[in-house]
Amino acid sequence: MTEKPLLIGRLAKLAGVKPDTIRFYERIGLLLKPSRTASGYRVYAEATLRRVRFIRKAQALGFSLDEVQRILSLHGCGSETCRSVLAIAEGTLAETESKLQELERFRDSLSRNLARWKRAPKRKTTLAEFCTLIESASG
Amino acid sequence: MTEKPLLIGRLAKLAGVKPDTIRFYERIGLLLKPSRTASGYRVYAEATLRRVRFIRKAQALGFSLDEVQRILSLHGCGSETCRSVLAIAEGTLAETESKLQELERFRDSLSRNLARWKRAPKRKTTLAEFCTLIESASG
DNA sequence: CTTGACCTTGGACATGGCTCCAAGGTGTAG
DNA sequence: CTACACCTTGGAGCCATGTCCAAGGTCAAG
Repeated sequence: MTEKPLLIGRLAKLAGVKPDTIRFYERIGLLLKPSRTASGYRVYAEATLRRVRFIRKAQALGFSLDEVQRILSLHGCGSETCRSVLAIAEGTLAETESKLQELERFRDSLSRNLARWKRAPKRKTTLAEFCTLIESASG
Repeated sequence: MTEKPLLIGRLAKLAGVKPDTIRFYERIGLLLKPSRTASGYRVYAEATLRRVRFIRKAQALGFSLDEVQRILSLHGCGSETCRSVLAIAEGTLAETESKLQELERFRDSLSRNLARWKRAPKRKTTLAEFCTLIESASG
């Protein structure tokens, strides 16, 4: 008895997106064209679910679909490709690090200011202090 | 002798954006309507430069213009507003923390895998391992 | 007074990333 | 056999975030 096939609707639901989104990803080449049933329904492998989830996660982390595509476009793996895997991974790592640092600085000044406001909830200067936060985060 | 006025072109250049972007921000209410010269040129205060820089920084950190607007929309500061400053700031902080954590997890698994690949540059399993990275980052 | 760099406006266009729609085929439960 | 939920396609529409354009006004330098 064969498993019941993973069709687009179930895939979408499992991945937390809409079927249209899956088709859209296929159109732009982010997902490979899946096999089809005799009647033309798309049938997906488990791996596709992981892939879609990864795409969404990467997006949430601030990567564009283009960047995700670069990261994921690693088919066939000669030593040439291995080098490029490493290059892409290293580039991604560097980007990630720098995003991380900025985000940390922002969080720190935000949380410092928040603590200060809570200790001394002055009515009058809050706006000015918020501006200070803004500036400090923008430094 | 009055300072020479900060017009849109100079503001834009100083902030690293185009004049059109400044006008766009004004249209959507992200910047207040500036004063004008007799002939209708927009004249900006220094503070606007800081504000634009903040907007860009916040965007780079992954906040949408809508979110930036919520953060910045704090005019008038009665105690009511103070509470909302705190609420917004706390919300922003929470969002930032969670972004930060995801990004950290991603960076960590990326860098672990990178190190592993470098130590043992096998030809055959790289793609599979990359998939593993993907999955681990997606967990 | 001319030239050239700047400014104004309203509106069109672009890109990324979906999201929806209409018209129709498929498949299964009752 | 009928209902109903699901699938197909191509194409249109939508939101965010700009970006460009044309026609015209302003202003300082030469």
